[in-house]
Amino acid sequence: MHFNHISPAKTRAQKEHRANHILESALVLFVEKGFSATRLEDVARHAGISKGTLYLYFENKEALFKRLVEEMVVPLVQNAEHEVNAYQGPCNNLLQQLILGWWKMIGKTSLSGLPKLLISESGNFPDLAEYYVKNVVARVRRLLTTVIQRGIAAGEFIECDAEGVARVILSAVVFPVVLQHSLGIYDTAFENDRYQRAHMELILNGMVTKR
Amino acid sequence: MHFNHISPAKTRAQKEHRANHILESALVLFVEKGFSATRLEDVARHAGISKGTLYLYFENKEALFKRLVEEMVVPLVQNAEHEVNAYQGPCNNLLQQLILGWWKMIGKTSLSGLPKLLISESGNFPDLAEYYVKNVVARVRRLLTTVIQRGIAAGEFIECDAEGVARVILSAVVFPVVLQHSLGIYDTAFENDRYQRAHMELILNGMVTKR
Amino acid sequence: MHFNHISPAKTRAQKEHRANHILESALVLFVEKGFSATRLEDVARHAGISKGTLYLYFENKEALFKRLVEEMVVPLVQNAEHEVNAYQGPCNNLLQQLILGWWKMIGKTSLSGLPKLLISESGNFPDLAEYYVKNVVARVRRLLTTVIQRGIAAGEFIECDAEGVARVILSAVVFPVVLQHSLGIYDTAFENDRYQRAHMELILNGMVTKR
Amino acid sequence: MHFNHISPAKTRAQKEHRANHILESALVLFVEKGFSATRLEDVARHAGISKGTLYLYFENKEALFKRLVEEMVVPLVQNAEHEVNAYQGPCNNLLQQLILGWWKMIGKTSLSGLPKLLISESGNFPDLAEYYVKNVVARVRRLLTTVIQRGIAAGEFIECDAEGVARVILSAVVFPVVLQHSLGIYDTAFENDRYQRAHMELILNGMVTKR
DNA sequence: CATGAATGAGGTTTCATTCAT
DNA sequence: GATGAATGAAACCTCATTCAT
Repeated sequence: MHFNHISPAKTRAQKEHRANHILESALVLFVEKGFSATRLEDVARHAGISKGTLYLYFENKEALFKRLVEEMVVPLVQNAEHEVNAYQGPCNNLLQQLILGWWKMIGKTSLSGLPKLLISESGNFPDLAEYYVKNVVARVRRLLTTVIQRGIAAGEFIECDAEGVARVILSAVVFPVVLQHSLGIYDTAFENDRYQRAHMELILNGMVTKR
Repeated sequence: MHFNHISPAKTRAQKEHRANHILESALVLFVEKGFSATRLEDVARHAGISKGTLYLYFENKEALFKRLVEEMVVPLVQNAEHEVNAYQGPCNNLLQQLILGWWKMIGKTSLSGLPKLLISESGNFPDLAEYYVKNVVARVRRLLTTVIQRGIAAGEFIECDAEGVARVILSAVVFPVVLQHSLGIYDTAFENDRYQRAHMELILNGMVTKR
Repeated sequence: MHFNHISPAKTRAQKEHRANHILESALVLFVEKGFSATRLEDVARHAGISKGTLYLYFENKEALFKRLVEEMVVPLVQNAEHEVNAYQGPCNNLLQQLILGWWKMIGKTSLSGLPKLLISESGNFPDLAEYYVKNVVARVRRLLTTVIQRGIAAGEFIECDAEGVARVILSAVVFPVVLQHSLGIYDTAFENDRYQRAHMELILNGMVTKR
Repeated sequence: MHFNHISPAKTRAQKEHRANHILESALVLFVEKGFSATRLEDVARHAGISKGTLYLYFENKEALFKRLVEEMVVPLVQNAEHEVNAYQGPCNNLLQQLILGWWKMIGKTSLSGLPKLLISESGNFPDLAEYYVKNVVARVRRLLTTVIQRGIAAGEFIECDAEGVARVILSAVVFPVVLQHSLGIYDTAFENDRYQRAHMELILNGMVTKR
């Protein structure tokens, strides 16, 4: 009774933690089966709680999904932006660093399922899709475009359609992660490093033999 | 009712035609909302028939989905393979021709939704995903790899990881089509030709300035 | 096939009929157990249909309830109004006629449960309560007030607070019907005619001995 | 925690007091929403305690409801009975006194919701309804019948159906209180005193003009 | 053949009740 | 004693599938 103020603090942290745990479980299952085909009972079981407990943390199934997207990616985008702003040095290094960062922060973590999930569900959640495009997709693309423009200005890169190139590069970076959570499972394995190496070499030097 | 016995052939053809019509409707809606979230009633309404009639043409919802995938793409892959086998001339032309063909046969038709659909639903239809990977993805990739290897052998392309490069190129070709049917709707428009031009220039010449 | 135009007409009538049948069942159970405590499955069983069928006729439980109220009483009020307007003759006869009509049209039919139901549920359905007050309660009260005022003007009734008296009379008429569907079941029976006779004599002559 | 062993008496009284507080809250909400639609969490919040604490005072939701009815009215009935037995004087005064008492003890206190509540829930709680009819409704009616009979014997009231008249009077007294907690909220206001005056005048003198 | 009313299994959501703190 | 997080039974509601017309 005397130190009651401790309990709510502890509870608050626990509550936060529990909510994150549920979000992780939801992410895994939503990515695997899609939003509609995922039963809340499965999410609960996966999180080790009961069906009813879910509703102590999230208003309903849709709210659970929205929190998933809104709370898990934006911080990472901000990180990348800071990194680019602070960077001094050759742009191809920066480019490579960003791509590696993508794999480290997203591609190899549980977040890697999010792009696939958003692609799958955008038709049913237009608001969320718009939010994601605005706060993630567009920002990342702008970032990459900036880097390329900086490289052109520095004479490091040839004069090219910076945004077009940024889009091409992003496709080649994001798509494998999307496949990883979908058709990739049924395909022959292909080493990630090898893919990344081929990608970097291709975009830096092209494939045509120089005369 | 009176002259039904006269035209079994016509009936057969009509049946085929009707089935295709339903498949088209199903494709549109499955792509938009996903398999699970699409109600058969909506498919029926979209096809201009009644709910019950669907079952005269397809055993059940799942069968409808499977037929969709099995009947609509494989022929196109075969076409591409024939084209490559018959081709004589510089490989970068062939490459460009294949990419243009992709846009013409898939990217700009209703089939363009299929890759998005399969990515979304692979978790719930492993058999189908496997079938698609084996009969479409892997075959197209092999085809592209062959073209690149042919270019290398001809001294037209530099020595590179042919399969790796093929995968990178495919990502950059398929991903925009996937986006078109998902997040793309909520993004700023970007002209397709411009994207393709940036793509071709990038993979042919790279972006680094030649010393 | 030739007389297809019959089928939809027949269907329309059947549909109407079926909907009314469901409303009757819902009325019985809502009156007995209340809205919240009545399970739709019970309504369905009582109506001899399945749970799902309910939803072909009513959007949801609440809509079912609202239709119940909106479609089943207002016509009766209009009837009474016409009757009063058309009446020529002594007002105490008219009064008696109205009270008898109440018993015949409401008190002894399945509609008799509605007042009890609305009293019970008004807290949870304010809109509906307001609708009922406006379109039923207030109109009937106004009607009765008019009759009394007419009687006063004709020298038939003493000068009195017409609206107040109307409210008193209505209480004594409606309350027994409400009890009939609630506590009345557990009370000793009391003949309706006897109640009505006591009521008429009381309001006409009072209970005090004349000097 | 330290001196708990000293004041069991105080604790006993506090417990009693707390229980009554909970009962008051339950009464308010049960009347407003009905038993089924009232959540125990709301009762708890209204009483300023936690959900779990309720169960320290009442076995379950049903027990809470039953105690509500059993403990809050019977004493009032006994009071009225004593009053009638002790009374000496003209019966119309006694009648008026009883009706005024009804308004003072019930109609204007939180108990006024009980009749509405019992009417609403009698279908789901037959035992309770029976108890209430036996210990409240029937006793009050018998009391009123007695008064009327006494008035007739004294030559104060005309020869009439005493029980029938008692029932009519009770309807007109109880119904407004029931309305007050239901449809009344949505109706135009009508002054209570005015209603009571109209009521008394009507039952004493009737509405027909004396020749 | 074609229809769409009917079904009921299965999903989402609520809430009375329990119990560790 | 008091709490409120956790539970799971039971309610509402949806929709794939069937079948009489």
